[in-house]
Amino acid sequence: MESKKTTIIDIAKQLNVSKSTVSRALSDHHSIGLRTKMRVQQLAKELNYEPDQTAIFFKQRKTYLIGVILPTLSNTFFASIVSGIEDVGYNKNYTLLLGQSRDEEDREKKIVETMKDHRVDGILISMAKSTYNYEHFEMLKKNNIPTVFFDRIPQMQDIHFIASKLESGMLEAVNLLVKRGNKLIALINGPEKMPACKERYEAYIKALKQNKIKAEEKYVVHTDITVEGNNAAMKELLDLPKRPTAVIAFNDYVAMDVIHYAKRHKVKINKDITFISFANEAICNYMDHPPLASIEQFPYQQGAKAAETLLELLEQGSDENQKNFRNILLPSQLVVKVTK
Amino acid sequence: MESKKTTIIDIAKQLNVSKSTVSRALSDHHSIGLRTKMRVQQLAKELNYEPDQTAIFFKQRKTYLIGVILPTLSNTFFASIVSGIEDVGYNKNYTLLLGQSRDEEDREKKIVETMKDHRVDGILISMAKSTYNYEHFEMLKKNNIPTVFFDRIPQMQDIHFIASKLESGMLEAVNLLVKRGNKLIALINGPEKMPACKERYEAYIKALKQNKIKAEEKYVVHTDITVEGNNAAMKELLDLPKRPTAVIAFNDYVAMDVIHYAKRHKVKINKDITFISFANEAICNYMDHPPLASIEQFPYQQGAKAAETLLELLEQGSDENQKNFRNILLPSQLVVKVTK
DNA sequence: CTGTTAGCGCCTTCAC
DNA sequence: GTGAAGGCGCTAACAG
Repeated sequence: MESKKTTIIDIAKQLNVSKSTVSRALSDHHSIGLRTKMRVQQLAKELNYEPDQTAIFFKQRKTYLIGVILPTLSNTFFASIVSGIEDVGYNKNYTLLLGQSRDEEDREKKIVETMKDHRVDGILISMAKSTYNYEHFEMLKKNNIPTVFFDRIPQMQDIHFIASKLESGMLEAVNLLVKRGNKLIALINGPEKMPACKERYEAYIKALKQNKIKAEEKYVVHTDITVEGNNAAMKELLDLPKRPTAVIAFNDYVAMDVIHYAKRHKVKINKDITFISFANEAICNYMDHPPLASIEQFPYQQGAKAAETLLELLEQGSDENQKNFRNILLPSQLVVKVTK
Repeated sequence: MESKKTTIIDIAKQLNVSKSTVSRALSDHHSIGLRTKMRVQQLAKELNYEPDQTAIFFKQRKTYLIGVILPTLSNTFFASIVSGIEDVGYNKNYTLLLGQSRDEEDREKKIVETMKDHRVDGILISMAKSTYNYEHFEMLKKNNIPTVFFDRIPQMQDIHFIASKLESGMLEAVNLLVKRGNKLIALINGPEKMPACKERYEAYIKALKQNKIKAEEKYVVHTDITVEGNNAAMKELLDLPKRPTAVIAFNDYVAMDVIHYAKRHKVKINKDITFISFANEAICNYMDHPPLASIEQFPYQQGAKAAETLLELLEQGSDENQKNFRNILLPSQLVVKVTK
């Protein structure tokens, strides 16, 4: 049983050459004699030599680590994003350092700290829904750590981000609903402070306007994206003197909860009330009463794009990171799930 | 804009002390004068000093990185496991290096390689379903990298592992089915080479025997856990001259597919055929026709236990890793989902 | 109490 | 073509 790992020094000694020679031979440096090169490489194999990456990382000031911070993996939307990121990184030898904020600001901050300590080459973040203070993001900027935000973007100036453009999907959704005869279209939105919430709201208003429907505030309700919150939001709508005939939900999880709730309250899904939501999660396909349609946000592509963007930042000089801020919006697309 | 990060040397120079003094002062070493300690710590703060962990890791031969390798995050079972691992690691300052094998042996191997290169302190693995060759696991042993397997365990001697003991859950399941009058109980099992598959099979046979039901081979079918495979398996059962009155599925995803399939073929769920499966995934709760019951495998706890076990290995001497192999089986438990 | 010295494993000028 | 020496940032054994 080998007690220690072999290093270039071991090889150098056994071959009576200098460690520099070994180093060069191992990396196929041109100015090394074929003979010595062979001898070194051969012995290296015999001794089961393996370069100590931590030493190399240390010296090159590069870790090949990408920090990924997101609220939770239990949401398959984020799981897909991770896959997109991983696949892009995989080909360029980057590995993912993962941290779930659990939607808690403190945790998010600690994770950011940890990632900085680990000297990750860059960071990809989707913000916790409870994060209002951005000092940890500012810190990343100050430390010149390339950072790309995705999906849940902070309202800051001068940042790189990728998100999906919900407006087009929302418009398609409303158009479809109107075409099917709906006039009272409600929106169950997320926490008011989330930018994604604001975006949905504005897209919703705009889409209504394009369809010449006047928006009424009481048809816009909010949930904190917990089961209770979702139920409460649906209750609010059902309690309205005039119930909406269609509901657009913040995402599929919310939709599943509110559909569940509505069914328990004798609502005929997609007949009495038609549902449409965001994310187009696969699990909806297993439901007997899925929403009529869902707005696909292409999480895998979003993750991939975020990773690509970060890698570009890494390739260019470190000073460039603070210029030419990438603000990328990927299109979203309505997917009709119930065809009959 | 600070061009370079400050190091202990910068501090040492400015204070006219040696870098060792700075190093000690920073880590609150007892043998440092209060005065100098204060001065150092103060200046460190002013200069925005932050220790370079990569240097420390490099020197201490410790990275505080735990490699986590699993088939896919899109299965929420694994996502929960990750959370369990993360939470345990979080308190002891370990961070997760994540890799998804996508159930591909080659990928799994490359990921193992990468993690070794990154000098992770230890590794947690759930095997890809296609992995038959264990040389990468042997390599980990040879390199003395503490490794704990979870859920999908290779059939190797002398390894540490955590899994859930399916036998008890399976027995509960069969008991329940028998109590409800079922005699023809089928099993839709996973890929035959998976140990977890063998375990289910044996538990199934045993449970039938305890209920004095004789097992018939044709009521045991297999799926490769793809949608097509699941459907094919269900078709096999439905095509039987005498259809089973109950089906135990490999896991909830399989159950959802086969229930979906059965419904399309006019089977009344949990009436004509009663379904029970494994994992107790939350999404089942959104189905109109979930399986009658599901066997909870406590993934979060499994992840946590795996992480705890690994951390114990890390704390003890590195030689000890190859002794006292931990083989831990956590209990499973039947959860009845349809109460009426 | 504090300074000196010697690495950790590797890469990289600069000489020969 | 090869060797010697220095250094990345930090810790720790050994002196004083």
